[in-house]
Amino acid sequence: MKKGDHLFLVDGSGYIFRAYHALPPLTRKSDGLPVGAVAGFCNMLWKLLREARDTSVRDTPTHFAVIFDYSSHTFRKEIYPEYKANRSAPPEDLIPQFGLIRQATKAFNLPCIEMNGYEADDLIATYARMAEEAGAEVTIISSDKDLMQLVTPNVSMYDSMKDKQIGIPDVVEKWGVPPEKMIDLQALTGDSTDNVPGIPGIGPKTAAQLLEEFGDLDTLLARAGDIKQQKRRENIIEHAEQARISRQLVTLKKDTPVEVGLEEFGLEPQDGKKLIAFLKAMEFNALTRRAAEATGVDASSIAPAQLKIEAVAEAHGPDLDVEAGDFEPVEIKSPSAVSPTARSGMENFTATPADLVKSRTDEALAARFDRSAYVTIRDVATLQVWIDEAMTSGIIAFDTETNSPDPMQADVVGISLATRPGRAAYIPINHKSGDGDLLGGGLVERQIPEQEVFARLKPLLEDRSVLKIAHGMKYGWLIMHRHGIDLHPLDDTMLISYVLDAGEGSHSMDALCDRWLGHKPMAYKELIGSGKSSVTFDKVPIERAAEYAGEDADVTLRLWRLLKPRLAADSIASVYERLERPLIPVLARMEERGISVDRQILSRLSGDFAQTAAAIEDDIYKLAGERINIGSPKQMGDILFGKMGLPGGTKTKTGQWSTTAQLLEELAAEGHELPRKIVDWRQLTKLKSTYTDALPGYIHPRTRRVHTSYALAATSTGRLSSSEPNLQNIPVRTAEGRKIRTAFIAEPGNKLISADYSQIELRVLAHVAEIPQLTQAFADGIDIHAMTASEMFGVPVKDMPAEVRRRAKAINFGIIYGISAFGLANQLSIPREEAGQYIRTYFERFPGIRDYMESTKAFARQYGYVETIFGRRAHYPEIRSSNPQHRAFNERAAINAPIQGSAADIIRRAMVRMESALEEAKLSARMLLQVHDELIFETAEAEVEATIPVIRDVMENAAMPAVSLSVPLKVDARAAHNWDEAH
DNA sequence: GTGGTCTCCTA
DNA sequence: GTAGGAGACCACA
Repeated sequence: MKKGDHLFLVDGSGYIFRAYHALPPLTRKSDGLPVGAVAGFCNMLWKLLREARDTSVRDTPTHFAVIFDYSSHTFRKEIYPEYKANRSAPPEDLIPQFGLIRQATKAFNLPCIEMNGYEADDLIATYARMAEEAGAEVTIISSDKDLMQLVTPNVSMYDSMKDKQIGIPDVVEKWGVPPEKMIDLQALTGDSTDNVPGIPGIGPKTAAQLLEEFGDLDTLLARAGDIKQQKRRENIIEHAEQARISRQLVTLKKDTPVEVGLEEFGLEPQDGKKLIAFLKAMEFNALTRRAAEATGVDASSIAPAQLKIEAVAEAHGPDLDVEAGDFEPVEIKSPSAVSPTARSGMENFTATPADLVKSRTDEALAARFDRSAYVTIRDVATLQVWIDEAMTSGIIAFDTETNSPDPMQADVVGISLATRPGRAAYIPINHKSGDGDLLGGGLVERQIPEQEVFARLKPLLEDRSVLKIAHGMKYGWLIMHRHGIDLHPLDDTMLISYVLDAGEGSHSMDALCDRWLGHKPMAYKELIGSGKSSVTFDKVPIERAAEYAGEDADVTLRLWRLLKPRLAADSIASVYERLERPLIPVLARMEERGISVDRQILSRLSGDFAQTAAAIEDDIYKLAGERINIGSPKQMGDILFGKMGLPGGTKTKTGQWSTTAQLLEELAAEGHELPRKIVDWRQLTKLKSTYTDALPGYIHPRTRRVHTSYALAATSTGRLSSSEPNLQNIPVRTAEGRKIRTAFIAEPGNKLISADYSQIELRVLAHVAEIPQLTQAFADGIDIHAMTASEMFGVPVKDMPAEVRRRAKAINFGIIYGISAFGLANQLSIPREEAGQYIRTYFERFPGIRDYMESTKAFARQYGYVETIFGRRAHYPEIRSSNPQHRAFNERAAINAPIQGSAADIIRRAMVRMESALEEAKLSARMLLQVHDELIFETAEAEVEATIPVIRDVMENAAMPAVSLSVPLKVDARAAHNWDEAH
């Protein structure tokens, strides 16, 4: 480097944080990867480099480098351990951008400089000095005041966001001192963001005034006694040493032993292919175009880069090795063979997981578990040490141990924590001595009182800068909420696993631990025993409980370290961020609210059902000629098809007579009396045992309401499931069954509102398969099954026979289910040949549907998964099975999953937005239940009219803005005192 | 007591 | 033909 050269030094790390907060959030269109800061960074580089070729602009670079922080562990920590100790974890949607910005730097063919143990600022200071000594000009691209001490006549700064040059006069104007006194000024004022102490009570104005008067810090400290203001004098004398340490901290190191010399920074020509490959991968279309124009490269001939998206040191602390992944541009041989979307580059994407994931997998498998190392916290002082540790690290995994799997009933027995792999603790709270009398024995000694534990934990668990991690967070959230704690922000390893691997097996902690960490954790059963001899967790000895619970927290933390980076690497972070994580508190509140169920109505119905069933029972014994067990399909089949010799009997796969309702109905239609009676008896006993007898047992003793439990990670498609009790299968089909719904009621003065999507799955099908007739029919609001019938059979929609419409309806459902001639024939009770003919006719009329089904199958075969319109994946690892039946089953499931799953995603989006929408409209409606395409609310009677339009609006627009559907969504909503009338 | 099978309730 | 949960029966331990 020589006189006349001009070195540009970009403060990359500073830029990331500033851009993140200053620029509007932006995500990659195809998958929601957050890229706002990356976009700002690329635009800035583009602008700086474009001007480099523009000779009319004076300040053009000849040399260029982008400088990054390497890790949070630097020599300043040795001087002052608290330095930057207050820094919180970066926001979740910033983390993947650290790595991306390094890759952007490489894509622009610029040196990417970082160095272990030093901050970016020290490298910048060193390079600026070297360049200035060589006679060159330097421009530092940053507006950070920490760098202003470097400004000289030859070194200036440039604020790229405000497009403002910062020279000596600008520093004086802003801070009241010249650049060379900035160090002393900062030593006096300190810096709260970096935890530099300074002197209390002295801000920039006072500091500038003092330096003006005394000249420099040393003189000031030496003559502090001369200061007139008493308080200020005392402060300066008392904190003089603190100011000296602060000066050491803010002084940038100009002699960093840099490994890369200035000669390496000479500006190289742009590598158009590499730059375009990166910009295309980011989906920065405007910039891609401009880059193509400027470099003369045909953008369509370059494949989007297959990026390794990594979180780096700023996000995870000093223990993680950092390397920004590099890539080589790939030219497309026949551009037409590649789909225009960014997903075209996926083939290798799934086959080469990010190095970070690889290294973390290796790390996880190599790690050992040592249960004896876990700490038992039995006093407040120790508890506070762990809380402080978590506050500092910004991350904590926890697990709650209770005496019941029902979070609405459970008492907390203990809480375990983990702050890093292998470092875990257990707080016993309510352990009881097991050998007590019938009352169960007293509280074990030396446990911190429950109230004290929660009071201490509350500030940590509610701190925005500390990420709380649990496996199955909804349970923990509910437990904490019952203790007045609003848990946030949070991560759930079960849901991360679910988003990554739905369809690839269990997401239980034990299974994931075995699969990913190669370790079988202590079994719960081993601890509490089984059957009669089992005990509740509060009877487990604290020593054993600590090992078990500590391990759970430890495992959770390790799984998080391993799985979380895969979200970005697999580019489905937005599914987790928008469809899973925000739903945790929403569902938890729904469960907590419960729904009112009228015990009297159910009890009366039980009596009615029992009476009718008993009468039928007598008839059956007479018809059968013996008192067999009607509830036993085995015995019933022997009577019907053996003893009585009825025709049409088929065997199940275990060789027993099949006695399904459908078969019995057919026999009944032929005039056989017994099958009819059996069907009626089964219906009544089913309603009685599953609903009217079982539901009252779920009424909570305190709330007097029924609280179901929703599973977020139970289905392969993205649907929720409901259990204990399952409120997603309350009868509706028959008049008898519907009576059960009248027992689900609103509180006095309130109404239930039921709002359900009309034909949402067929609408999704019309959208994804792009079927013009379907899209048009939905736009026009026509009866979709009648339209289908009309297209297929040539019958006019007006005065269509019910049977014709019924068949079309069955076919429409069949399509959604991945139709087969066998299944359709079964459904319609017609010959398989006839069903096959229907399907052929359907495909002739709607060829787009066959194309959709074929391409979905092909996609699933190639990648092993399919995707919803929001990017959720459902995996079908066995779709390549050599067993034709098995394979066909997987194909049908793969065809169904994008449709069912997209509908599930839509209602999830509606649910995530619903509470704030109601709140904004100042409405008090509470969301209680979800039944796949229906939401149930309870609200004050007076607000019903105002509430329905708000609910409808949120639901009908739930896909926007992520996806603009080609068909409108329609929601029907009604209010009534009970669920039957509201539906 | 546990687990598999059959049946039936929902979207 | 898709996705679930649950009760009853029954063979096995």
